[in-house]
Amino acid sequence: MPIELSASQALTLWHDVSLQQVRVGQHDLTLRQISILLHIYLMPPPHTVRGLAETLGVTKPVITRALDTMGELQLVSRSRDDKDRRNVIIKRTLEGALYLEKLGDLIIDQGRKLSI
Amino acid sequence: MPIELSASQALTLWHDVSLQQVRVGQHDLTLRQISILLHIYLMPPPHTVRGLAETLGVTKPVITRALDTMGELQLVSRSRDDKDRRNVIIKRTLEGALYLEKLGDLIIDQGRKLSI
DNA sequence: AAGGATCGTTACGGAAGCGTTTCTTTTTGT
DNA sequence: ACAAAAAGAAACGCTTCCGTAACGATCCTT
Repeated sequence: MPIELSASQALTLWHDVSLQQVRVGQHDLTLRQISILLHIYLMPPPHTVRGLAETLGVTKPVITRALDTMGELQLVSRSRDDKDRRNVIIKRTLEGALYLEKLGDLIIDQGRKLSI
Repeated sequence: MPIELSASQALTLWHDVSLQQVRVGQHDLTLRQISILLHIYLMPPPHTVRGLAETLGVTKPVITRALDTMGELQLVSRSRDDKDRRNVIIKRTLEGALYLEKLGDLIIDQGRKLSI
């Protein structure tokens, strides 16, 4: 069943969640980094640098750098593809799953508070 | 009436909207800038630098810089408060309203596509 | 086996963001 | 009237991101 949002509700939801994200500011990811992270966790694997670059419409170094950053934060991990050792397979981590779980809860909570 | 979202729906919504934002990438605002913009347009005025800094939990120069950037993009405008000329009042613009209207439509569209 | 294509990374110069500190203008309190 | 306080901006050094271009490593084709 689809979610029916009014314009006001849509923007209020975005506002409230963004504000909370800024206020707690635990990791301070950019919009691109969040997109990458969500894509890795929501879309079926395997995920490669090239594939992510195409999906997001950005250059490959952008993906490499984002993975560097999020790798240090333990939100994702990388390993060579044994089938084709040119490829790098991006994998999920426990830390990343927990981070997104918290984000999901935040969105749900803010959505619950919405009234017309 | 509150919006009831499942965890999967919540993250999918965030994913889809973030992805579209990155892909079109017309303005490339940071999460903080988006928060400020939404706050200005959704919360009752007046809005000051100090007030925004407190709301977001950041320092005042962060707000000043964000307003510089978004001012150049015509998304907001600033003017001195005549009542207390130390204050700067942040105002909405047509361009900013259009930008957020598009964002609202995007969220609504993606929400509509969501299924359990 | 060799040349070319593909994949991810690194290097580079530049742009933009950050927090702290300093400064100017304006208001407030005595 | 004058010192202290407050608001916002500017200056500073630092970090991080950006896109382009160049680079090794690996695969594919012949």
